[in-house]
Amino acid sequence: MEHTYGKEACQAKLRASRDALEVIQGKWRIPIIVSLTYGNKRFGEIKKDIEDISPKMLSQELKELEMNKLISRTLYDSMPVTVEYALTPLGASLNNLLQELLQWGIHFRSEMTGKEMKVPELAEHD
Amino acid sequence: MEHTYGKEACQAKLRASRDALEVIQGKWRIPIIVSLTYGNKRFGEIKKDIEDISPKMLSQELKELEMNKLISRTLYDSMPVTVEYALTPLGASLNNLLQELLQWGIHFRSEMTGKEMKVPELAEHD
DNA sequence: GTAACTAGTTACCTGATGGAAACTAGTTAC
DNA sequence: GTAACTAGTTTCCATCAGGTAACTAGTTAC
Repeated sequence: MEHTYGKEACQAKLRASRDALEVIQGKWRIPIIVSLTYGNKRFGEIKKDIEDISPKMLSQELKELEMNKLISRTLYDSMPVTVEYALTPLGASLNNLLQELLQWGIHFRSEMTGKEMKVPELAEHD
Repeated sequence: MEHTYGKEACQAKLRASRDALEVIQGKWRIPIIVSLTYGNKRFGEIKKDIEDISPKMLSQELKELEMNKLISRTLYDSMPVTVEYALTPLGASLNNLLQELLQWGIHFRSEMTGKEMKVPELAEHD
């Protein structure tokens, strides 16, 4: 069958997916955003949420997210100096995408744990 | 305010997001899946869609996607040997996520290009 | 024999990703 | 002075994602 009629549409989608991926790609960005959907947080609080992130990576990724205007950084001149990170409207606009991602993550895990137990004799290759 | 009540929920979401990301992370997996939403395709056809992918990466990522049961591979013993790749139901279940990803990619791009121009009241959005 | 089609594989290389640990800096407490 | 709290930064290092180019293999055509 020809799917040539969908060629430009396909190319447009490929471009859009790349635009989005460029911003949210990486091991830590989505986790950081998920953490911030639970309220504004300080550096140390995000670090507590995402237990295995190093301060270097957290700092680096927060900067990237701030540059892309997904989060905001507010410095409070309180006694030991605190910094609050928050989602911007643009960051918050990831909400639907995040919901789908999380739902699919759960779906995928249940599919895998349910199906991995099944008959392995059909395996064609290893 | 306190977000301690959401602590376990946050951790659950972080786990789900990691599960999902593990599978779809990378430069090429989403593009490959997007390409396959436009119909079953052969190796060379996907390569034509995603112009700058190398045969090595395409082969490698197709294998990963097949292992994770997102796509299927069918060998046809025709004259120059053709192979058809298709989304499995699990791969197709990414549809909602993809839609949100694409929509957000477009939204993000328009936000960025719109705001960089510094004409907020004129460039409302198209 | 050579070339071209199919669908890849292999070897080699580079630059980005990410981790560990030590260090900075300002303030409070002792 | 030392320690502990905040929020990072810096350096050094290893791994890995990804790119390039050449090569395999089976068939058709010349």
